[in-house]
Amino acid sequence: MRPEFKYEKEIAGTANARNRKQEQYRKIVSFLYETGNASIAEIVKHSKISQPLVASLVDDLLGFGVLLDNGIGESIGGRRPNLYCINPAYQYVVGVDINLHTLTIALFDLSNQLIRREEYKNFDLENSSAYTDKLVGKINDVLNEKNISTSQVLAMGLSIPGLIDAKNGVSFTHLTFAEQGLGNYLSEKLGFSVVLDNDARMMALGEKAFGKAKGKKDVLCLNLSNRIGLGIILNEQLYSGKNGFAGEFGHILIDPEGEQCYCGKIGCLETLTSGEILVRNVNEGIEKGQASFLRQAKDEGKSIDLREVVAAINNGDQFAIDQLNKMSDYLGKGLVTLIHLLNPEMIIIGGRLAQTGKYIVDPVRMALNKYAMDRISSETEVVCSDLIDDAALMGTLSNVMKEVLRIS
Amino acid sequence: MRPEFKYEKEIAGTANARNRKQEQYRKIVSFLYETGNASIAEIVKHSKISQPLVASLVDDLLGFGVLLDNGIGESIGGRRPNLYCINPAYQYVVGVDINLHTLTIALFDLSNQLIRREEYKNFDLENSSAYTDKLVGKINDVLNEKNISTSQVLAMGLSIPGLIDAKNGVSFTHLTFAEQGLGNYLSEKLGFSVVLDNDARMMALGEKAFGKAKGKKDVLCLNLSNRIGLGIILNEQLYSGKNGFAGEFGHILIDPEGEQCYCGKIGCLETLTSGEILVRNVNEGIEKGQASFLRQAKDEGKSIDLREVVAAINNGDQFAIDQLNKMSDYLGKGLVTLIHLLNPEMIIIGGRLAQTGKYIVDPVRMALNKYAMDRISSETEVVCSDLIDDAALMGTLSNVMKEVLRIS
DNA sequence: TCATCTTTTAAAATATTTTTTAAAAGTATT
DNA sequence: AATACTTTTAAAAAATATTTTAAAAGATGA
Repeated sequence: MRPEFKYEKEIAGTANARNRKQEQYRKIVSFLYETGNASIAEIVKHSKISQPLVASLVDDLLGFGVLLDNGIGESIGGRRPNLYCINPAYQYVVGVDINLHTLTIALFDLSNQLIRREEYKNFDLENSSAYTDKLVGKINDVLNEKNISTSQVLAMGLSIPGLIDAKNGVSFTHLTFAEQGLGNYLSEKLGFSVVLDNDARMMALGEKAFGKAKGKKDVLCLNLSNRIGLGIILNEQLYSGKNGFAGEFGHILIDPEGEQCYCGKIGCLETLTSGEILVRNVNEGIEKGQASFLRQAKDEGKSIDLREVVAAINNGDQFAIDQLNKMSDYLGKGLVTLIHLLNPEMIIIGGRLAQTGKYIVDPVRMALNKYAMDRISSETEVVCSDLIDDAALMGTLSNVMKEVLRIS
Repeated sequence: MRPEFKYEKEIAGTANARNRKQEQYRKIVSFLYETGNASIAEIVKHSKISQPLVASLVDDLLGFGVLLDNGIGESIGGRRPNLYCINPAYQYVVGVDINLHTLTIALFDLSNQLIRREEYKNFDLENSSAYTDKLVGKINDVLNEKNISTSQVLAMGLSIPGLIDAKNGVSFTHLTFAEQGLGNYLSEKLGFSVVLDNDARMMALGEKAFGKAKGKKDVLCLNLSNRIGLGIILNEQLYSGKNGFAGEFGHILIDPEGEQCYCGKIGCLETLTSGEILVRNVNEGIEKGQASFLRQAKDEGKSIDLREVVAAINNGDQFAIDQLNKMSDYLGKGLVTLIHLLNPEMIIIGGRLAQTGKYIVDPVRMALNKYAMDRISSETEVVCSDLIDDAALMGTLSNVMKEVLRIS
């Protein structure tokens, strides 16, 4: 059950004519979604539909309640134009971000406003209908609370870790129990379409639509938390590879003489760079007597996790910063390979480690200076995400809009 | 001067209507180019233009001489359909492949038939108008010989090594003297449009349109000759990166403890794998007394180059094969990185070393088994190109058709 | 072998879209 | 404040495409 943009009930005429009209409606709505606000004349220019026809289509959409009159704009030398915008409350989009231990549900209106955001910690992911039942319950709670019926939901976007066949809405790693595929399964339970994809890719989409990748053509989005994920945007599009396996950046070869990775191979990037490795190295150092802010917690028998290490770094803990620097050098080596192969405009660092800001960006940049061909690497910006924890969630919204409105 | 698909003289009406008609003509011609042969009914199905209109447009195109009646097709249960095809001799495409020491000029008709192919050895590339004057002369010779006027040339495609801004037709590495950009410069001299791009990318386009990448979505095309080039097809499209630098596969890091590369960095793939390295290693071995078919030539004071090494390998020379095996292992390591990042459907080995066939494919596959995650690498086929020396040339044809007919 | 069913093409009727023309509502300038 | 100039919108006229209907040509099966 893929989402569609349709007003079938309202339109008469033959099949072909209806389709054409639908396409014209979609063009107009999608343009208004992107610009927020436009006059008839601007729509004409963009849509290449004639002015009288645009006027009549906009009229229809006003009648349906899809569009709103948005006052009168500034003139540039003549009659002041009437402006139109999408009715933000005409429909809503549900965004769901499933993580191993945390569930986040968001509700967006058609002006991309976050109406509601609910985060459920210790909502442990398990492969059972019990889990999806709870999930569906939580989603319905959010909708009920805002008094939104299923027919008012344009579609739901879902971000989930692991292997995904996005086209058919099938998850191979988690929630695999549903025979018809996770997307269809949830869709049936919920009563509206569900669009899903892998978390790293959703983060990339989020950055492309609402973050620092906006307007960029070729961007790589790193998800640096306990492990390493990579979402790839090439030629303005999300790239997934033949089977949706693209982006296994954590398992490219960095050190042929290195340790064995959990994947079985020797010297993968993830044996040298990841939140887990950082935490391990910090713990080992402290056990060996290294001075650090984290010593006290350790002495109290608390286990130190990534959250604490990041906090220590941001508090200027020299030892933790040293460990991050070491790690970032390897990360830089890995990124050099990406840059040489893909010549991206920008690399965005996201995930928990992005919260260290300059503490990770600066050593990565240093590593690029050292290991990359300058001609190529000087074309690539390296920045931290500013979407904090919401990149994937925003990505689900963008994914829904892409499907429904076929935004570029 | 970008190529356009136009029959302006023949069409009346207002600007907008003319444009629409042009677009409809283009749709039909492009469909016939791809299928070779189709009935009105098939065009209707594909173009989503109504049957009476398609009939009238095809009529126009027959009148212009663009299309030909191609007899009557097989019925599938009713009246036998009239078939139409592009008039192969309506226009021609010139394809030019510039290499450092060799120039190849080809002439194609609109059915992709190679009408003429001229190869000029020792046609050394130099950055001067003298070179382009000679080039233009050779092209005109070929056209004159076949009695083809400039107006009968749809456009010319050009493949050239080095850095290229394909969009604006500017070459940054070779033939940089022309102020208006190489494409425009040649265009003015020749009297028809010129479309140009980098040689590795043209090889990839050639494979996509006419070689083993046909119908595939994500394919990597290696150009293995003296150096290493990589042409990348992702989501069915050629990928160039932000500045057209994408595909610097030869300079990804393989061995942090390795030799210094000519690019300045340590341990690049090209310090371990390339035609040059293979030739060097073979020569060194023979100097040290290694038995080989190549010993005789060496003793006679002839310098052994890549062509000879490839021949020796194909004759079963054990030493040369050993050296190739060693090299292929490194190449495999590099390809693992590509596979993990991009999850391609297929990797095509082209260039001079592709002529060793199984001698290179088998050890590369072995290396993939060893170094790559099976789940991902088992999805990727590794094959040798079967376009021999013409991949880039065929790519220029495809590039022209892409520009003019906007083939998928 | 004839009647029925398909598919393809053509022509007439209908519907839609665009172009043209003009009016309305502003701005800028003298 | 009046005039000239723009831009935006609306309505009528013209052009264009689509649907419907029908005819032509061949396939299939009793």
